[in-house]
Amino acid sequence: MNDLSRVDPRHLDLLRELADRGTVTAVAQATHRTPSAVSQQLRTAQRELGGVPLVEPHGRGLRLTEAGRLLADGGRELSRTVAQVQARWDEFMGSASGTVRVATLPSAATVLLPGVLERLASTGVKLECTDLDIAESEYSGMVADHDIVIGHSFTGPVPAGAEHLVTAALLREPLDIALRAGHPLAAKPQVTARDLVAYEWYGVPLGYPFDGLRIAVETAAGRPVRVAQRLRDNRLIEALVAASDRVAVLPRYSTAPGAGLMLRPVHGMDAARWIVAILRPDHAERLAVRTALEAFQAVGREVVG
Amino acid sequence: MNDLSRVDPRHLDLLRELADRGTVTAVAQATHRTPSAVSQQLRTAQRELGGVPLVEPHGRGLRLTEAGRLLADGGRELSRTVAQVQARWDEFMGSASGTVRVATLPSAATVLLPGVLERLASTGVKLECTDLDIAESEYSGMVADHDIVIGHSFTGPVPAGAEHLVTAALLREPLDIALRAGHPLAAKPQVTARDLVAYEWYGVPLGYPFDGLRIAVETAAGRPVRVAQRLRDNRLIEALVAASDRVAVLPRYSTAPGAGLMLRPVHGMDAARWIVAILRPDHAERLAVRTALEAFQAVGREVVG
DNA sequence: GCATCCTTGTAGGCTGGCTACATGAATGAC
DNA sequence: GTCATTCATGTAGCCAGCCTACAAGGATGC
Repeated sequence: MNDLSRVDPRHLDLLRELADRGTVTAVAQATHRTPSAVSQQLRTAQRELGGVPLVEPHGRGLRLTEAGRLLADGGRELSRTVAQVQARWDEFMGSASGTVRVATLPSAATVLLPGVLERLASTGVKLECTDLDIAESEYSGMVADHDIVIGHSFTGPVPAGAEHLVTAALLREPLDIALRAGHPLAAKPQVTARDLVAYEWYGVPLGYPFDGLRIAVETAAGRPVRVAQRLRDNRLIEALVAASDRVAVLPRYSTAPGAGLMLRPVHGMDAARWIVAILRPDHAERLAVRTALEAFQAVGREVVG
Repeated sequence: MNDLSRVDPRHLDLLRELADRGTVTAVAQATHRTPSAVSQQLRTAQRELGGVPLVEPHGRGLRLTEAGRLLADGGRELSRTVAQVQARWDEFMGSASGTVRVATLPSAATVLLPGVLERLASTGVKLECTDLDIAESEYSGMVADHDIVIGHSFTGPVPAGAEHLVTAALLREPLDIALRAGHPLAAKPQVTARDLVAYEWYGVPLGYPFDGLRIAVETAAGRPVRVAQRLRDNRLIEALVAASDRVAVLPRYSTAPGAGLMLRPVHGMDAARWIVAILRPDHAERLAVRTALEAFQAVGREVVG
């Protein structure tokens, strides 16, 4: 019985992939095969493991059984081990070379990427960057196809939904109030909630995390503010703020200084977002990835310091 | 460059096997293939890793280069990880079942095997035992084809030549002096070096570890003893000792009590051998193997206690 | 009820990895 | 020095495993 259920690295890897991506079709795409091929692999894996069901139908797709999850977890450890060996090999070959795939929030990239690219220019590490607006819940999806995902978290340095993932805080970025140069409030080094409710705001769509500071201001001042527009793009908001007396919430470091704009902290409020890097444990082992991550962290420290 | 040298679990496993067994032919035998097939695998591994030589000719055979050793070490970790997953799977399937291959020193088996077999009778674990006279230097060779190798060590609980191996001390077995019942020295609870040099000895061939006690006795007494015969088999020595006034060194627990024979410790000397189990790390992960090892350890404690 | 999205099954093709056999190099006995 | 032995390796050819292409069937949501 024991001899009939021999665990095979290939099958562990398949189940890990399935656990990460959720559907046979997604796995097939990621591994450059047809769904049929993946389905057949799954069937042989099940057969070789003594016929215990590893997946079960669920809706249109399928999900892992407990047995399947067990093996998928094993697959995670396995790929981590292989990646460690790969890292040592790369090191031995004297090369932190290779391409690191980065997916990043545009605003975080504004702050960090220039410095990171400069630091990596002298190494063999190449970055392949994609900028995406990533919701906090989508991080675990992105890490399947990118080595480093740069996102933000408003609850703390560890974002939600990162159970199996490696996370690294890069930067704690305070949220400030943006004012045009020459704005009546610009004379004060800090603004208060009471100051702010006197002006109209440019906000973000309801439910967007930046909105938390607006709500905090309303709570502190005891009355709501008037939101003129609800917009997403920070550069657009900057332009609008610079052209009126309206105010907006903007992150401190990602907002271009000058250009007729000033930032002021809100007195007594310590609102901030954490810029974090999220990685799959196996990807995190690669030497090139570690090098890139260290560059991001170093630049993050520079920005704060 | 990095993309051209991707580490593959299959190749790591091959190199680990080669590191363990030393020759392509031995690997081929162990994996039920022809040497040609193994040689080809080796070549493709080398090609896929960027053409760096992993092996180099050495005498009639070949040996690993530094690069090869690096990857072989990685292969060890890999097989350990896979074995851990396999163990969890077995556990999940509710079975500590399977066959455990044991190679053991006959004298150690005499003491331990009866109890171990009894303990394992109620489980699904089967033992497949081989008895071999194993020199301390051959342990690492034996573990390739056996899950548990029982050997002895005279230097301490960890035998020499077990760098990559898991070891477990089962039993510290004192070395005593065997006398026939009714022997002049049998009246004393302990014998001294001075007592012993008065009698002829049955010894072991020069260089055999038991000879250490004889040498210690000679040193303590200040003069050599006369060795009548140099023999290997303990049962034979027992029979000869029982039939004369000659004495011999025999291990305390593995020597059958009664039958006209008595054992006496040598005063002031604490000679002993360690009965140890030696395992390959990956084999040590298997649930059935762990169960069997625990049985050996428990019986060892019983014998001493 | 229809369009969509998913998985699964079948038939057939391709290729990677194997065997069989031959060759060549290093070693050690005589 | 010669010869037998013991390794590794190269070549040709075979076969199983894995993949694709295509079709079909179940679940979901408008």
